[in-house]
Amino acid sequence: MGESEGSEFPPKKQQQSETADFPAKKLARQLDFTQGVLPDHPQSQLSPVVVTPLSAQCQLQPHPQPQPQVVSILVSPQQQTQQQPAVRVVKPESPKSRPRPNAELKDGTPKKQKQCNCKHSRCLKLYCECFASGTYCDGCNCVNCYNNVENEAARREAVEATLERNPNAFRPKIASSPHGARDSREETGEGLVFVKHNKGCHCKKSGCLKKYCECFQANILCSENCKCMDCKNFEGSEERQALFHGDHGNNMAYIQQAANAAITGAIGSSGYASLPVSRKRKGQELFFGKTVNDPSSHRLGHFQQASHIRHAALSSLLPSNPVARAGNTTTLGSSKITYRSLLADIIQSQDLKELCSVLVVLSGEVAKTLSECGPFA
DNA sequence: GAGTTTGAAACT
DNA sequence: CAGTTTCAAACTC
Repeated sequence: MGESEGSEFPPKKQQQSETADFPAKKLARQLDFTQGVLPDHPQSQLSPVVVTPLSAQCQLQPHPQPQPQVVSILVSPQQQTQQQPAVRVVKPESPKSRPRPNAELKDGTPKKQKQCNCKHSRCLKLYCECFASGTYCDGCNCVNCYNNVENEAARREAVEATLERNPNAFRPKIASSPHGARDSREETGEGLVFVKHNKGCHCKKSGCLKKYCECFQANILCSENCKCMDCKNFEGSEERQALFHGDHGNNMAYIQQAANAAITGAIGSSGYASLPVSRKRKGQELFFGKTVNDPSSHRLGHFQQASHIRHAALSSLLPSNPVARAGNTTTLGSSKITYRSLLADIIQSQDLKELCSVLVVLSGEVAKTLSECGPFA
């Protein structure tokens, strides 16, 4: 389309001298750096960092934050009263808050805060990991960065614009399920946290087994929220287990190779975009007499998957649970692989008891913390 | 390190 | 809301 310079770009951006070298295109919802409040909320008296009836430990830390991150973002009073009484966003280890490989030591130990490499977004869009996570850029490799204290006004505008598009933009994508809705689980070194992606992913080609997939990146299973195609990121998935199970568990090269093999094989055998669900779930859908292209079938598949996830997640806590194995071997059909919990070789019954105790205590602590920080669900 | 692929975000 | 474009991370070579 014709992107004649100057015509569609609001002249008001001239206020910021650094914008001179910013690509004068796109950004149809261009930020107005000259104003401090949203037009929609002229009454809002927003301070640069609005925060939130939060307790002391919930204060904004521009950079860096320990995890869980505590992020404050701008919201209008209207939004505050509507659905986000507390603007604070406690991020679990969301995909975009985890240190990337280049931010780690060779042994995988996180060394420093993630650093973005934005070039065209001024770090004022959700493309920017720093901005998305509610933090200022600090030591990043970005170009023409506005996500810093010096450009707080612009940043504030961007936050408002982003919130205008999506009031949940700065809320954690990966949410735990504190009310018992255990749709997935995050396998951490410390234990299991039942979480799922709020919006769900929309992956098409990655099989949800690469870090392109936000669910996979967050180390969680895809859920009924996802609209992904040919998903292999579900409990009991052969391909997924190939990534995490066995002696190759720490071999990233093997993991990636296995993922590629799984993805390539899936595409090669069933064709790209053939099925929105995996072979396992295809079998389930056939069992239910649903057609693949039926959108409701897709949803059903995910719903069934989610149900399976819940079952399997709980089953995984019981390494020798015969139901878990029988169920999976059945659904896997002709597969020679017998499903075993990923933790089967790790957790002993005594460990399980201890784990349950820890979880009980932890849930109490979480509930306490949530009550202190205010509701944000 | 350059180029490609991928999918979320932004935009139309 | 669906389709397209933009963007930056992930990935490959």
